Formats: sequence, structure tokens, C-alpha cells
Amino acid sequence: MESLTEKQQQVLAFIVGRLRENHPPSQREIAQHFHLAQNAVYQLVGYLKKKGYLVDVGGHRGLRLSEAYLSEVAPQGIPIVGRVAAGEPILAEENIEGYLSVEKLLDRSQGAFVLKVAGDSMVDDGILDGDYVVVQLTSRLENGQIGVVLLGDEATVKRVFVQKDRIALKPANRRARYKTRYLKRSDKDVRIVGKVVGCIRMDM
Amino acid sequence: MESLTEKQQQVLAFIVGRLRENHPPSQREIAQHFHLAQNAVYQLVGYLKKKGYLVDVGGHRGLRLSEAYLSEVAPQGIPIVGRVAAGEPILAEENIEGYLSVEKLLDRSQGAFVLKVAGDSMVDDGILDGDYVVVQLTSRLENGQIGVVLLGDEATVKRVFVQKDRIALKPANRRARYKTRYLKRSDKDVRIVGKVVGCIRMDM
DNA sequence: CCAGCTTATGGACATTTGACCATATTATCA
DNA sequence: TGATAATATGGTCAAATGTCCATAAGCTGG
Repeated sequence: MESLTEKQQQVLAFIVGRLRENHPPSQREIAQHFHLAQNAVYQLVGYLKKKGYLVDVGGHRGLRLSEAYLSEVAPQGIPIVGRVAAGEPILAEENIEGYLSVEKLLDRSQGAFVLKVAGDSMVDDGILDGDYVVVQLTSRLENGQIGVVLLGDEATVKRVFVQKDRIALKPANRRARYKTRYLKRSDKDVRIVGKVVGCIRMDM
Repeated sequence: MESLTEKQQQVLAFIVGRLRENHPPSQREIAQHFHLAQNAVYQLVGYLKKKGYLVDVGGHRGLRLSEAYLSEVAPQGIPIVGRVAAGEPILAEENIEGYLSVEKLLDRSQGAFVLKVAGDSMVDDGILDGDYVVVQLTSRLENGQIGVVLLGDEATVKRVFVQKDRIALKPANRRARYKTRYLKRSDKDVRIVGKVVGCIRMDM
């Protein structure tokens, strides 16, 4: 990624900050903030685009900086550290592999939601008590995928196997010997809600 | 919070989704998406403002929906589903316990970063190969906490025990019989980087 | 039946927007 | 010395924006 001048960094930081607040600035707003003419900003934005930090999207002929997405490579989210180069501080640019955007995972427009996991029946799959699983609404599940099934008013996270006339819910806990539950497919109290696409653990 | 009609909910969801992508929609874009006239959107937005879901900010005389902030009370993050009320659709308001904001976890200003986990030495603590652990930069670790330690240019995630003259790195994998590693505290190739405060698994 | 709220359409308009033009200064580097 | 990149100002312009007007249909509750 091409490097930025100080001015360019300042402007990018300002834009990113405003985007975080759901409030994309206009070029004239940026200009005012830095006591510049609008055209100075126009050029700075041009450099940021050229260097790949801002990207135009959509078929817009170009109106509103709002239309200039942050590129995926722009520093949003938090840095992913890969290998650590010898001698370098851990957050040095050489060590940063990319940036993690959890917002993508949590894309609400796709009908995702989060379910707080109660119980330890899935610990062998790395889903612990108190974790949040990210659920994608869908009734289609490949056999063996981890899904959320609604039994009456109780939501359960298990490995789901759809068989001829029944649905098998298989836990993942060698230690506690949870039993696999079998449910009739015809039972209208049973509903496959969605697929578990992610898992988030906080406050460890 | 005053309740919304279905149409209003749809429009709000659309707006929120687009704001998450750093791409505030214009009223005409919304109109196009819902096959409406722009003025229908104008009125819907008016209702959303009246009910407090959208808030005008700044001294703008009113141009661009981008200028209409999401109010703090508007549902940010994705919904956390707790108990599922009998009969209700899973995303009904009755079922939503709160909203998960991962951004808080990933607060960059606090000097957090993400490390991609390689290997399965911590699976018994629910940290799998390929997971991203959220690391809080700090050299202070309570004994037994999961931390990141830099050995030369290799970053390791383990349970850390600081003893008199050595540091113990204890894996968590019953099956593979990983050995606990002991390091001299005086070794300058050894550095405690931070504490693991979260774990994120994507694309399951 | 009427009143009020919601949804909906079409037209008009001042304001703002990003793009573009010409021009100029400064600093760096070959 | 000359070329290039970056920063900066002024003016102009078509396109897009949110607001507002008038109008109307559908619905609910009094």
C-alpha cells in the first residue's frame, strides 16, 4: 500500500472518523475543518483514490463523498497481525496483514442476528457457554452443519442432520455425554431457524 | 420508543444497513429500492424522525439523508435474541434482548489488535485454528489468563503463568498432549505482548 | 359519516455537491 | 536547471438532493 503524506493522512483520518459516526463529510466540510479551499480537498481526495485508500463505487457520475466508499484495504476495523518481523514493534506496518471488519460478518441486511449461547453442549466445536453465535437466517442446512433450531420457544445450537422423517440434533461435548436428540420432521413445534456462521466471545 | 409500521421498519432497516456500509442512501435511492416515488420516502423519513429513530444534526438546512444521523436510540449493532416468545417470529421485538456492538470490543483507541490463531494448542479453551483473537496491549497478566507472548519473532497464544524467574506457557489441548513451555524471564527475546480479551470465528 | 394517520404520486425549486478549468507556490530530486 | 509531485485558490457548471406544494386512496376508531 502506497504511503501517504501527512496531510493526506490527516484528511483520511477525518473522513474515517466521520464515517464511523455515520456522517460522511462533504469536500467543503473537510475544507472548512482544515481551513482550506474546497478544491484543495478535491485534490487530496484524488490522491487518496489514486493510492487506493478511497474507492468510488456505484454507477454514480460522482456526487457526494458519501459515494466514495472506504476501500477494503483502507484501515478500518482493527489490524490483523500475522507474522511478527524480527525487531519491529508488533504494530509496525510490516506486521499488519490486513484489517478485520466484523461488520461484514454482522451484516444485518442479510438478516443476521446474534444468539447468546447457554450451556456447554457445543464446547468441542469451540462454542462455549456465554458465547454469541452469529446466525444467518435460512432453512437450508447441509447435513452436519451447526445450526439453530427452534423447539417450541426454546432455541438450540447443535449440529443438524436432516434425515428421512426426522431431524437429529447432535451435541459436541465428549465429557458431558449429551445425548443426540431426534425430532419428527412433521412436528410443527420444530423449526430450523438458521445457520451458525460465526462465533464471538467477549470479555475474556 | 414509539412503534413503527411495517413499512417504516423496512425503510429504517434499509437505511441502517446502508449506513453500516458507509453508504448513506439518498431518498431517491430508497424510493427506487422499494419501487416508490421519492416523496413517499420523504414522508416515511419524516415519520422516522418524528418517532425518534432518525435525528437531524448540524446546522444544515437539510440536504442529504447523510446529514440525518441515526439517533443513539436507534438499533445499532445486530440484535441479540434471548428467550424466544412462543408464537412470535424469532426477530420480533419481544425476543430481542439488546444489540451487540463488536466495535466496542474492537476499540482501536485502546490499542487493540487481532491475531490470527495458527494451530490447535488452545482448543480446550474454545480457541480454534483460524480464529481471530482480540488482543489488548498490556504487559500485566494475571496468572492463568490467556495472553500473547512474543518469542523472538513468533507470537504465541497460551495461558501465561509468571513465576519467580520464569514464565510458563500452558497450552489447552488434552488430546494432542502439547507440552508446557518454560521461558527465562531474563531472556530478552521473550516479551509479554497483551491479554486475549475476545475471540472471533468467521465463515463457519 | 367524519377525522386522523399512513401511504402514495407528480411537479417545482433553492441549495449543495463533486468535477473541472486555469493558475500559482513550494519542495524534492535528477 | 528543469521536471515532478503536492498543496493551494478562484470560478464555473451539470447533476443530485431534501423540502414543500397539491392531491388522493386506504384504513382505523369514534
